[in-house]
Amino acid sequence: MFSVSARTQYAIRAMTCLATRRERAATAAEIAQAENIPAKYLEGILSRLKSFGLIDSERGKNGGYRMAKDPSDITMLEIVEAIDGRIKPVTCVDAIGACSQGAACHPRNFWIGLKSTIDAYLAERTLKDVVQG
Amino acid sequence: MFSVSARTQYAIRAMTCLATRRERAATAAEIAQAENIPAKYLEGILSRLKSFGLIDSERGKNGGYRMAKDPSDITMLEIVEAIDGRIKPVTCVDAIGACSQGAACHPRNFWIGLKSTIDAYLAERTLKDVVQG
DNA sequence: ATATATTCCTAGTATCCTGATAGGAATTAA
DNA sequence: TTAATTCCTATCAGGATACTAGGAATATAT
Repeated sequence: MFSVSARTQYAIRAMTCLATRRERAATAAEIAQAENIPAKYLEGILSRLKSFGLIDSERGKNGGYRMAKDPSDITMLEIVEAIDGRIKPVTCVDAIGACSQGAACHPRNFWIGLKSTIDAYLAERTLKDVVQG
Repeated sequence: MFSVSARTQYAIRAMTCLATRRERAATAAEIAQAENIPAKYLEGILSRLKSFGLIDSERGKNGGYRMAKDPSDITMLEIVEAIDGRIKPVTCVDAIGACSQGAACHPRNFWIGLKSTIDAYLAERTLKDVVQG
């Protein structure tokens, strides 16, 4: 229950890997080897992280990826949302009536509360916290 | 991300349905119709809830299901765990080294903290709270 | 007794999602 | 020009999920 996708776990590992290198760039292949991630699969994940402004990249020879911000300025919520989208236990968290039960959905506030709780936890920790264990 | 299975949502709806009837028994078919759940599918869910001691059942004519406890004595964690098992963001929450990273898994404490946060939220709310919205 | 209503049990199945691979195009540095 | 890299698109296998089917066991009512 509530298991985290491999994609997101890969993303976090990749970010921790980059965080320990600071300014030096790392190639996808290097990260893949260091963190035990399928290389080609990782490319797609890094591209996603880049489109959310969490990392930068340079193409061509001597290219690679590097952090776009300080690890203490990247929350875990940002990483998670970049990869798997917003936390959404049920479809009706965003709009009332957006589930089969319409406006008579009793558990809605319960789920909204859960979402807020999870969001808060993730937003309170930064990549720096996770790197340090 | 972190979406709740239809099974668990059905289970919660079924429980709220039974909670409003108190002692009167309801058949699976009645619950299914009232809560907009596929009848045959619901049977399996109710059987699961029963095996966890959350509801009682009687077979045969005039049989059906009823609450086994007061709704204020049933936490949402119990319902969720009955249907989809324990909250487990990653495999290594239970045992160190139980993931591909072995003992060098930096995010482990982060995930353990998340699990505790979710568990606490779910354990603090009862079925009664959810019925009341 | 018999018919009827119910839970309970076991299989099967279509569809979607996830994790992954393949092949190359675009770009950059040496 | 070559080599190394990111970037883009397509494809695919396996498993999970949400369901369906069919009936066996059980209890009540008539």
